[in-house]
Amino acid sequence: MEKSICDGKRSARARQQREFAVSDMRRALILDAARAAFFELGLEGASLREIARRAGYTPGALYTYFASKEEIYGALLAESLERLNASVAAAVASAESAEARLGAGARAFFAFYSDHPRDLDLGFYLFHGVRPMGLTLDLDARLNARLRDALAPMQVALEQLGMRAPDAERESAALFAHMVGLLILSHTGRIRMFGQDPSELLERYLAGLRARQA
Amino acid sequence: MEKSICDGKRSARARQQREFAVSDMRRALILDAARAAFFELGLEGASLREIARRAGYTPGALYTYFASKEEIYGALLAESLERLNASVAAAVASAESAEARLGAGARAFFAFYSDHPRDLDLGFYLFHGVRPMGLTLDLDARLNARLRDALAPMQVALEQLGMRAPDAERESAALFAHMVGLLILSHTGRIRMFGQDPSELLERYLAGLRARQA
Amino acid sequence: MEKSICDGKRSARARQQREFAVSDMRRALILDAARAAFFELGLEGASLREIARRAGYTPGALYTYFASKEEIYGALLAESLERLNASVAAAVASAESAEARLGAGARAFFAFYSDHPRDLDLGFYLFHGVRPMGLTLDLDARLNARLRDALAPMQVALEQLGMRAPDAERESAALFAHMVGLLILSHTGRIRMFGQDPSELLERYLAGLRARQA
Amino acid sequence: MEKSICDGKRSARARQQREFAVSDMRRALILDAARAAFFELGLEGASLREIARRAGYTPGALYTYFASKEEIYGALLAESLERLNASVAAAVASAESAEARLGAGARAFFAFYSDHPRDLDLGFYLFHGVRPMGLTLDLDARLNARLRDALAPMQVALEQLGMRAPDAERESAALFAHMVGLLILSHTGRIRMFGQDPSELLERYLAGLRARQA
DNA sequence: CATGAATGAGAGTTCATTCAT
DNA sequence: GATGAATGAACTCTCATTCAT
Repeated sequence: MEKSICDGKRSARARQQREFAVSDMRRALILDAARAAFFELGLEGASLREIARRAGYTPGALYTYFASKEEIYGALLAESLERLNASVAAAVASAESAEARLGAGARAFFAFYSDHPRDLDLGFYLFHGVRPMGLTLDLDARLNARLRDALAPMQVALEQLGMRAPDAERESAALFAHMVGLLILSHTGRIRMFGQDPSELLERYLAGLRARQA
Repeated sequence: MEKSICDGKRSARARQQREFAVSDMRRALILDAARAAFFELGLEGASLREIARRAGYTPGALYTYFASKEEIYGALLAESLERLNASVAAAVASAESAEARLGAGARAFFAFYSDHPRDLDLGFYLFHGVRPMGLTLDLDARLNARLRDALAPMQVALEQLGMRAPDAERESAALFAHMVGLLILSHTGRIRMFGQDPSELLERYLAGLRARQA
Repeated sequence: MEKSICDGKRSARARQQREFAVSDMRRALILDAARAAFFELGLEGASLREIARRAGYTPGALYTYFASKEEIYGALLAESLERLNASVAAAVASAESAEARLGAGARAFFAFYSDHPRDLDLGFYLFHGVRPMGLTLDLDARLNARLRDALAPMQVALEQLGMRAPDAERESAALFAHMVGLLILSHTGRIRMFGQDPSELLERYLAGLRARQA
Repeated sequence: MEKSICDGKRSARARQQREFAVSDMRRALILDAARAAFFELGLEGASLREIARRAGYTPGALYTYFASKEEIYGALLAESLERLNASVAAAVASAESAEARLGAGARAFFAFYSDHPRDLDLGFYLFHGVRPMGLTLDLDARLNARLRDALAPMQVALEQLGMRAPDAERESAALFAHMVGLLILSHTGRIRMFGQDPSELLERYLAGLRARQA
């Protein structure tokens, strides 16, 4: 009897794990559908119905996996930030000097959003407004942390180049702002009205940063 | 007799002018309502119904003054850009050197959007996407031109400081981008995570620009 | 004094006549606009606004000349029936025998609606339903009378061909029905599904009518 | 065990069938409401809101069952054509000679629309214009086919009476047109102005057809 | 005579979400 | 876990008509 109970427990735990895995997979499938919908149709076109349709579910079924549409977008943004981090980390890893890491990291960050403007939209959709809309404070904090993580390599590189910590933090914030400004202007087509190339402007900013640093 | 005819003409003209004025005032009232709705409720909450309600009209009545909801937003943005231009122009006018004008203009631009973040939202709403949504090409071109106008004083100041025209254009575009980046990060609360003060970052950027210039 | 009063009266009457004429002209102008709108856009597209726009008026102004939109359509139909009568009468007039008049009249009637299907729509729009919608009984009666007038030549021809009055009336009603059926089926594209040519079917009906008559 | 699994399957299937049946019933209920609204208020009055109201639904709920208002009308017409076919088929089935079948079919067709003039309206609403409005081409083709089906018995009867196929097709098209003309004139009250009885005119047309055939 | 403004009703449609089954 | 049904509120926009001026 004991054995069978024990077996029962073990198999119950296994089943539970299996179910978690299955659940996670389905969550991932839904997120894939959401991302595809969002990338193709933008924020307005990617309705819950459309996401459900693409995921092969009825709208109601999604509520088993996500509490709301906003939560789906939150998960999407989380995953987008993971990709961003991976991209920046990879770029930094293959650079050999601190100076190279600064440039490589910044360029990777910039390219990530420049190549996938929808990820930019996604970030702004959820980060919009003074108080984050539809995100739990907890999730918001985690997303913020991941965003900082993506920028950390540049801050570290600046310190390695001899900058003091507060200065490095300030400069990396300024670099962040500059990149975001360029991306936004590029994405909304406003930079063309100055006849400028966003990438070149980034290079110039980096050059100025190096000069200031020396 | 001649006099009375003349009076008739004059009064007809006067009436017409009065009617134009009244009509313009009512347009302005609707825009006020739209702006208020938009400022309080954001873009999603500022429905035509809500705007009409605040303006004391039935929804259909707005179509006497505006052809569509987008046109209302277009008018709102146009007027926002006028205020921006006025603000920048006033700041520049009271500065005495080219260097002072550069700083004053940039600070005025920055402060305008920093103090009225909804004007920032408004701009991005309508400028969003590669092709402007729902705006006639003509209006879009005019709005773009007014945005350039607001930035022109800084470009001129840079030239007066000895920069060649293409360089001045590039630098003013970079300044624009930097300001936009700072504003966005500030508006979405992302800059606080670096413990930075946006205004100070702007000052530092301007200082760097002056240094580069010298 | 007497003279001047008399003059006054005369000129008043003249003025009144002039005003009637002017008013009629403007009515006609509005009807032209209405007809054009209706022919181009169909019944659904020809809104009062659209008609007013084409006539160079504001919507409210039309109510000086017509009590309602329906009345405009009523006037349009009246005028359409005049053209129909003229067309049939002309065809009949240039035929020399009773038999020729029967055929010519029928063909003219048929061609009128076949060539201008919107006139057909117009008729059905207003004649629709058991009780005529939006037409005063008086106007309805007058329109009915004009429709009968358009068919009268065929009835007369049948009598001239030796048919007794009640028979001629019956046959002309049947001819009327047959033509209307062919026109409707032709206009709605339903006759093509039988691979038939409406005109040929009319000719066959007329041939049968002549045979029956002989 | 096997049995219980089997039962599970069976009950699942049974549930699905039940749900299909329930869904179909509700669709039918909505169609009933639509038909009633349409019959009472005509095409203009039978708005989606009104249909929903009568069916006891909110407007949005109807979109669970129909993709658009036009689809509702399409379904209404489809069902109307089924009733027409049934009516004609029943009449033809109980006739013993080809001649009887011709008359019975035509009379049933005529009576169907004569007794239910709204079915006539319905047909014209959706068949209106050269290209059917809002109907998928596929549905339009199917509706057309069903209309032809309803007329086929008469065409067959004509062939059985010795007419060659092309002649039978032409004559049945002409008969169709004649009936439609009579129905329209009867429905719009225009035939009364000739003091004729539509049914009697149909009988005469059929008599002529028989005579021509012999 | 004509305007410009406004009404008020209503159009079809979409949405995120809920919930019994 | 998933469905299908349904909610209820909202959406932008159009309409014929009225009326003070």
